[in-house]
Amino acid sequence: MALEKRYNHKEVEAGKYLNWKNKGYFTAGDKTKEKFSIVIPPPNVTGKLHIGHAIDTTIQDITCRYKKAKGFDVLYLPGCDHAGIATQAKIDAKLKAEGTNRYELGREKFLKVAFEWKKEYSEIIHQQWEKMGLMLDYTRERFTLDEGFNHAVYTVFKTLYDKGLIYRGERIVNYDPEMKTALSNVEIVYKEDKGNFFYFKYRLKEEPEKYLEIATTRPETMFGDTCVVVNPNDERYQKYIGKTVINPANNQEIPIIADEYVDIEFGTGAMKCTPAHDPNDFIIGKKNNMKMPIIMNVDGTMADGLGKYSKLDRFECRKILVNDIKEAGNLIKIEEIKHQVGHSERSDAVVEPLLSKQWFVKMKPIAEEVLRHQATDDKVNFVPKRFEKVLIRWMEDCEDWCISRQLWWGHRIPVYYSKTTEKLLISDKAPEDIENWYQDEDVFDTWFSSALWPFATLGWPLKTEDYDRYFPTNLLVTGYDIIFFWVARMYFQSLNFTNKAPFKDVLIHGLVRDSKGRKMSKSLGNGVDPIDVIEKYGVDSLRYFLATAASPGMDIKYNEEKVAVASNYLNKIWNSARFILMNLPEGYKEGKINVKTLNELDKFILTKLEKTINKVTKAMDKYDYGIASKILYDFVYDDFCSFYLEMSKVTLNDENADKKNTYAVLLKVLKAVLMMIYPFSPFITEEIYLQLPEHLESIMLESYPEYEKAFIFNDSLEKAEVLRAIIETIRNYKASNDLAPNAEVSIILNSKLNLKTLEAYIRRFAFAKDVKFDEENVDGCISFELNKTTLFIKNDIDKTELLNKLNDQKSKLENELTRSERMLGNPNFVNKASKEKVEQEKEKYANYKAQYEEILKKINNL
RNA sequence: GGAUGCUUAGCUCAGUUGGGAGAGCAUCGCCUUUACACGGCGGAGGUCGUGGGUUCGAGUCCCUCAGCAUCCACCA
Repeated sequence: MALEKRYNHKEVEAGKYLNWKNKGYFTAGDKTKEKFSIVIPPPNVTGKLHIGHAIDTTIQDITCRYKKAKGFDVLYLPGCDHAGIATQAKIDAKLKAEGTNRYELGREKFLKVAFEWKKEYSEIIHQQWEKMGLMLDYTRERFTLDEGFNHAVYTVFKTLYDKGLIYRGERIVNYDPEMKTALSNVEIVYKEDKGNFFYFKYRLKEEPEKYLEIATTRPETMFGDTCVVVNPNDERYQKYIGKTVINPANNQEIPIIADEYVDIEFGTGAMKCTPAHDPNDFIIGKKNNMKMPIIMNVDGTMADGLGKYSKLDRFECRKILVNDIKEAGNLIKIEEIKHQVGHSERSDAVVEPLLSKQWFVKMKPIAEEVLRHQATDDKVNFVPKRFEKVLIRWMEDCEDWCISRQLWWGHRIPVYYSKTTEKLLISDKAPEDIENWYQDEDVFDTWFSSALWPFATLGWPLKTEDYDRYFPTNLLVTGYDIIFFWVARMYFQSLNFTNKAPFKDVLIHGLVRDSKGRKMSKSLGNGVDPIDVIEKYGVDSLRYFLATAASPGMDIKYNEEKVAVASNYLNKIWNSARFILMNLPEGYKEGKINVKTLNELDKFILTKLEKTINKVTKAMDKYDYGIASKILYDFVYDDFCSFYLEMSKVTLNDENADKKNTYAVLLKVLKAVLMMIYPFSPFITEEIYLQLPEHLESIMLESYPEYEKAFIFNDSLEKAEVLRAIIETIRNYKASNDLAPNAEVSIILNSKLNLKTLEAYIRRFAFAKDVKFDEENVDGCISFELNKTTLFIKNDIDKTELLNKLNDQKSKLENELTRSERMLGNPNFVNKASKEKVEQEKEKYANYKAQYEEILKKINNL
């Protein structure tokens, strides 16, 4: 006896993954089969994986294992992302803790540290993939900074530049003063902060007693004011247009100009314009050809030339400046407000809009191409569908993408500037006369390289076998939170460079939240470590939970109870296998099912099994893993364990019975159940599979069960369902009459079906000492109407209780009859509903009517 | 301000084209039946957020309102 009473996840999981990996089961390449390819969303090498990765990779792995079992050549391609800003933030913090920083170290040494860091965390990530059981093809593993990838990034940059889709320009960008780098729009997180609205007097130069009231939330930028702007249609201010005011921050004279951009209704209707420090002001400044003084350094301190304010931190400067203006009598009031303030996603620093020279991707033509493609039949199919709108909306109004970052960890921008002329050179190698050039100091935005992931990992721009075979990929699985970060960018880069969408389907899943529905975060300390869950319940249970706890695209709340439920379910399967294996004779060899000699119950379970296979397969093909698992769950508990296994004991315990078919059926059903649960929970199923009398080297080589019409026996199904109803009715009768479950009863069965073949089952499970068929004398019996069958139970209960029961049934039937009469009496229903429906209803009615009359008779008899 | 989603049993959530409301947990009763007491058997519990509409028929389709959540844009 190999299986223990309770399945032990640690023993079951031990050693299996390495065995699979070493045997090469994860390696794609069988060209006789149709391919199915999927790339892992490369995790950042910043730390260990969290439960978000766990749900993402679980869904991917379920899909891959299912497809492999269905006969596909599956490629599940692994890899990591260098994650420029995220990783550099961590390394910077580490250096700081060691009392140094990247500038002290210098670029070369910093990169050495960074690569060591990458090595360390990539090892952790590998261990976690192993724990999760992912069938990743490690022979094809990639990293976004490996050599081939660098070449891909270079090729993309050069090509886009040559096409005029990349340009270098001075624009307002979102600047992170902590990381000292530019950011793209999507790397900003807006949070509601308390702030102040400061109202100042901008006095007229000619008439200092008069002033314009100007409000700002960022007074420190006033050093960069170049004018005051009012709407030309604003009657209050028309007379001031063209006059000069004094900037209360630095007493400079600045003009009042008119621009329709200003909203008359908003605030005081007059605004200061600081073109180098605000995106809207920048537009006005550019339109009016203004100077654009930069008054802040990239680290958030005030620029030189501002007297005592220079070198002050921006927030410190704000305080002092406001106080100084107040003392000069130019502060009107301070209003407390709540407003949304942009923070850097990585460093959490308040983002500063800053004029600077950066590289940009021109988004408009690119976005249009995506929108055009998405309107064709080749479009990317989003599951659930509604997430397509998220992509489209973003594509419709996206701004140019700032791709340069003032960081060191990443792909260095392959541009050399001439020291003497305006010329620039794009090359992935240093020019021979390097003394005349200097290289761009910046690196690319991480997403600039991750956008190439689905094709660069397969060898592009080289013409490789893998690229030809596995691109475009079939599926991308990811959370809705990174649709625009990543999905959109892969889409347009792929269209640009391969003329194809990078994937056929995109399966979007939700976020895993804590048990109260809050986002998991470090600051709340409410994160769930998947490794802890695996330790306690096993990875099979965790995977089952993650894949089935929600419908597609919906967030799930982490619920330990449900993980435990999954574990109990797996234990149920474990024990059903144990039961079957312990009943097989010594040295049993798998036999064939002889359809001619199958008994009714065998036919029943085979029929149910085939129907289940059919439904489960359909759901799996639609990535409806919640539905697929639910169908299987119901089959396993209700049909297989609670009913068929119990019934099979009749045959198994009968010394004279021919058990060949039952053995074969038990094994067939068990194997099919194992295969259907296997993609969700591969370890326990492998363990059981290898105990079967006949098996391949691993469940990973086994095929998914196919629907076989030859095993559909609807007659037996009907009879078995009646049998189930008989047993349930008798049990129910006993329970509601305070009879022990094993109290013996005598019954009579009058049926249009031939139930005699089921007598043994009835005797055993209803504890019926006396079973008679088709008896006319039913005196003293209570009757129950079942499908085509009347069940009579010899009643020993006193009459009043019996009468109550009969009256109960009578009123239920009366309700049914009125309902049915109303329907059938409704000409609309009779004429418009489908014929089948009407027929069904008529049949029901006749049935109810007959039952009703029976009951009336009995009540009268009493 | 714009968009999307959610509202179903005490709790957490399923419910695939409209054809008599489901699961798990919790709860109540019974059961030492040799696969499983992390089990088995049986029960109780819902006017499917509000108000309308379409339909013979609506948890399911359309409109209204309310509450909650998320995303986007946020304005000096």
